[in-house]
Amino acid sequence: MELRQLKYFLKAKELLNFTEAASALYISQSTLSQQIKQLEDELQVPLFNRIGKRITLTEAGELFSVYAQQSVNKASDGLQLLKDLNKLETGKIAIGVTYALRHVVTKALILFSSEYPKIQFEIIFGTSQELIQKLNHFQLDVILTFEEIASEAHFKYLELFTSPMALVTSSETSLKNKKTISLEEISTLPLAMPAGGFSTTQFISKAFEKNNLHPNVTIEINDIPTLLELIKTGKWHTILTKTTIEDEKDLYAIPIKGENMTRTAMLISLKEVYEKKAVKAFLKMLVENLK
Amino acid sequence: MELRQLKYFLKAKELLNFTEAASALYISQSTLSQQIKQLEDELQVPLFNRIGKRITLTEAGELFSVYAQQSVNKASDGLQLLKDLNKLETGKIAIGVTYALRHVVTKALILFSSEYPKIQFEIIFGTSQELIQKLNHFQLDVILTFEEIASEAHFKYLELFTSPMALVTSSETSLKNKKTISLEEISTLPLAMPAGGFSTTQFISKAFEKNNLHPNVTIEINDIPTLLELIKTGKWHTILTKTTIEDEKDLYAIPIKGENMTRTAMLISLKEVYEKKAVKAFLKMLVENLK
DNA sequence: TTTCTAAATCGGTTTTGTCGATTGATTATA
DNA sequence: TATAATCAATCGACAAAACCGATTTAGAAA
Repeated sequence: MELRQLKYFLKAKELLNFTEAASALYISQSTLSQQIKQLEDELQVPLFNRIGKRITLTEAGELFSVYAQQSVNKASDGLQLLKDLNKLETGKIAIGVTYALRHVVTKALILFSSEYPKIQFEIIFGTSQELIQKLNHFQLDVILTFEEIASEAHFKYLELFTSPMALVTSSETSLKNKKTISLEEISTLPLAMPAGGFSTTQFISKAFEKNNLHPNVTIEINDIPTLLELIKTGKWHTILTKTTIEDEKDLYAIPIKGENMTRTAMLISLKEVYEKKAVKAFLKMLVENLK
Repeated sequence: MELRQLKYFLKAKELLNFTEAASALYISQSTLSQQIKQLEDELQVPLFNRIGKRITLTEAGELFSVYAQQSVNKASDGLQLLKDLNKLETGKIAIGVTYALRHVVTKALILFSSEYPKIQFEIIFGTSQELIQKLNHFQLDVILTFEEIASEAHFKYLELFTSPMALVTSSETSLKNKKTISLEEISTLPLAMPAGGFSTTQFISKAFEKNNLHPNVTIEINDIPTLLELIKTGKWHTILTKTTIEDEKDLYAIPIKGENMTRTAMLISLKEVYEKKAVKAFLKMLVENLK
């Protein structure tokens, strides 16, 4: 049993397809087949069921995969530890962000990179669900998003700040004199909204439902920059957290009246995984930069 | 980085001597040197300091060894899990026992083996310290001993029963009419005692000290069966937990007066290590057999 | 100094991981 | 129903690497 074989096995488990797994591992399908077989021989139990040309995990494979993953993780944690030891001269930080919190990351990123220019970054934008899935697959070190309803036991949470939900309009708006606005008033306006996958959209549509209101949504779109372009024309309005347009000069945000009309930004990471020194330093800088 | 290399590294760390480590691993010293070097190259940091012809761990090696050990453990836990899955048809149980609790293990062993004849056993007798060291090196699954003063965080403890400290004499003794006996009376008798390494001896000599008594110890010996042979001659007495001579017909135990003159037998095992199904079954049978 | 010991290094052998091509068997398609 | 496409297993050949014994290097002991 070698780490190489465990990695092969885990990739095959993930994709449930030897050909694709082999390709993802940059080895031939023949090699993967042989190595899996060799592992099974050593363990004296099949890890995959071969049903025709399809494969599924056996019970043994399912149980074993937990330990295989942990073994692989511990080894890579050890490797990471040594890299960190090297005074942040190396290392990679993978962060997932919901678009609304874009400016929080970019500000910290610029600051951090000037102090530690050798640290690599991978910034992934996506919906909360997408990011959480990636976090669970060890593809991200940390994600920055709004609070989730279901808090999971294997996650660490750190609250950052709260931001009010707001009606977002063009700067040349007739609503400019308003300090706040009600959901009722909003339901009379033409709206362009982020698509259903975005947690903010889910959040706000529940609020409308509760108050028996039917908003006038004429556009749904899954790209926020494009959405903002549309809003700037003045023909539509949208609803976002205020923090989303922090750096947008041509847009104007009017907080929405009512309780629970705020969202909490938080950092989410995995418990019981070695936290990279570079990530720790970056998050520290990020948090301090908020003040 | 492969598990093979991690195992090599850990053995070298343990012995701090490449030649001996290689021999323990049944490989040549040349191979070990090369594999360690290769690992160091990959990690881009030396794991050992080469001070002359002596080696010591570097800080990096010290830190890395924790993860290396965990990685190796997780893999072998996974392997063990699969063996267990095989309905206790295979597997090995390694138990450490202090001699005093010999009969507890032997009784359970006989019972268990008739139900699961294919399970292998390794029974190691030793002092508490020796056994605990072996437990920490993953050479034992569980140990059966009396309570330790310092309870460690990475151990699981399960209390079994208490047994009084007792003066042990030959069955043909003039003391036979006594129901209990005081430390003072004992200090007048000729004693043969287990050697200083045994926790019972440490326990009882502290009790004598507290009461300003000086026992008349004429023999110290580090083998309990031999000690018992001597006691049977009637020329000496000794002090042991009553349970030690449970199966000895030629010996007689008189409980010692005073508070805290009992000891608690317990099972100790490692937390956060996969518990073998066979071990679990054996311990269950052992505990139920006490009732 | 000489002797001894332990790690590093060198060259050669064996093992094993890998590949491409092929086979056999199942699923999808015309 | 026949045909094409797909996927895992297998085979033989090759290259990589793990391994060994012998030798070198150098610190420690006598």
